[in-house]
Amino acid sequence: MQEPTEVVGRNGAQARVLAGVRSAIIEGRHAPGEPLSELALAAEYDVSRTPVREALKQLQIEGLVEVRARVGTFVRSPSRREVVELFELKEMLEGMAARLLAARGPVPVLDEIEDNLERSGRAVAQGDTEDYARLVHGFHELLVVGADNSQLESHYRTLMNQLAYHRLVSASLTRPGRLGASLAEHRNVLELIQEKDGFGAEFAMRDHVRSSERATLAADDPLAGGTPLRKEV
Amino acid sequence: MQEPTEVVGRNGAQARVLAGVRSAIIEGRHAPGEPLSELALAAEYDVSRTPVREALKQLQIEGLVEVRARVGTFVRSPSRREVVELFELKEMLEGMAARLLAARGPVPVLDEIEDNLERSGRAVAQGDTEDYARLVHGFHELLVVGADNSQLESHYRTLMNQLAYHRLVSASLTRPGRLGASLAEHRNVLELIQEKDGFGAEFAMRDHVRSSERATLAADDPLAGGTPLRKEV
DNA sequence: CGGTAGGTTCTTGCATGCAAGAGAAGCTAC
DNA sequence: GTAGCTTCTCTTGCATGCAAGAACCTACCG
Repeated sequence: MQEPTEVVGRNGAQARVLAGVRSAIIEGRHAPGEPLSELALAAEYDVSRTPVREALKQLQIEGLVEVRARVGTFVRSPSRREVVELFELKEMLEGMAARLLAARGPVPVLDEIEDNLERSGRAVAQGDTEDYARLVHGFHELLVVGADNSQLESHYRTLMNQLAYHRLVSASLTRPGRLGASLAEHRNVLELIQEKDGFGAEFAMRDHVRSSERATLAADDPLAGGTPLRKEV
Repeated sequence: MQEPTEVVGRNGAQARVLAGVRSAIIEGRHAPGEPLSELALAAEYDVSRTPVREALKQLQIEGLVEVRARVGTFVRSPSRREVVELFELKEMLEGMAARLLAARGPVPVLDEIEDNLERSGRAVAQGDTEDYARLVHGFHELLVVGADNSQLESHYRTLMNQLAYHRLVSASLTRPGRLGASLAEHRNVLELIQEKDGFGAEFAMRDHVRSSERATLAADDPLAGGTPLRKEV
């Protein structure tokens, strides 16, 4: 997505490594449990161990890797329990976003959401699951950004990175009937926001997140009995 | 609070620096805006710059310090807007905690909360504001821990560190009548939890957080017209 | 053939040296 | 006296070297 020759302003090396490794983990190019040697990453990004260490430290705080002292650094995947906990948080944060957005009144982002839902309708009509998954991601993103609360946005992004959410969602959307139901829920949320019904929007959103969670966990469950999420596609 | 000679298991140096600097910032021993030289901290903790850098990096992610490349590292204090945003998040997270705790049914932590409220009652009767402030902190802590959601707990702690919350609360409790009202709200929340009324508990808690927030911001407002929170005591 | 002890190699944790840049202080010219 | 420029110092960013420890592999013994 980005030109590798792009010059990052201040701390170039560390930021470059951070972005690279993070996206590699989220997109599944590094499998859960896989060891990430500082030395190997340093060679890969053509920098010394120092910026690699700092990038890995940040990823550790974000919950994406686990550093065991004098043993190694490993790609971390949340346990089943953590996934449930993260979904519970996600429900609250997105509900909050819907409520805050409703309270803001008419703002341009509402038009973007409306446009998103129109395109989502076309994707559902054509049965284009992949395109719809992208649009779903966009819908939630617009909602959170539109809430205009940078702290919420920050915590939310950390959460979503841990969940590797888009991969989970893609799986859940393959379930028959889920597409249409999902779209109807989205439309309901937007309607309540436009009516400035903050609490209505919050709870509609929370219900939607719970439904989506159930579909996601159900889609994931039969395949893997134990802990492994983020299976290979 | 801790013996400085205590040996930390794995990465001793960094953990020691991290804990020391973080508590120093939260407790106000480092004023907002104050520069934190890596070299000076290294000398103070008798380590090299490396573990200091890693500790500061973590504090940067937590929002407690700001690192400007090739300029310096400074103690960060949230802007007024950020404080409002953080309170909005706090409201959701604590409401969530109350709901989750109610759903757990009778667990030992409920007895601890009951004990906390009894002692709070005595503190209010005696007008011991300082003791009550500690008990308030304990109440909220018990609630969040009792919710048994480690992700919630983690995000909540980050939040509270950024707010330097206990200092703000102490200020708000000096307002006449706030002590009694606060205690009554706490009792109401516990009652609803004991009745397993999850949503009732959630909203009682959210109301309580909003009241507390209003009292806090009101107590802080007249003193500082602009941005500075965390005034010296 | 199995188990144990030793060594070897890999890992991260920490210390240190160098370089680039920002900012302040002082000097010079007007 | 003041504005502008130069220089100097202090900061963090990055590279590298060393050390401690963990895990694995191997050889040896029962």
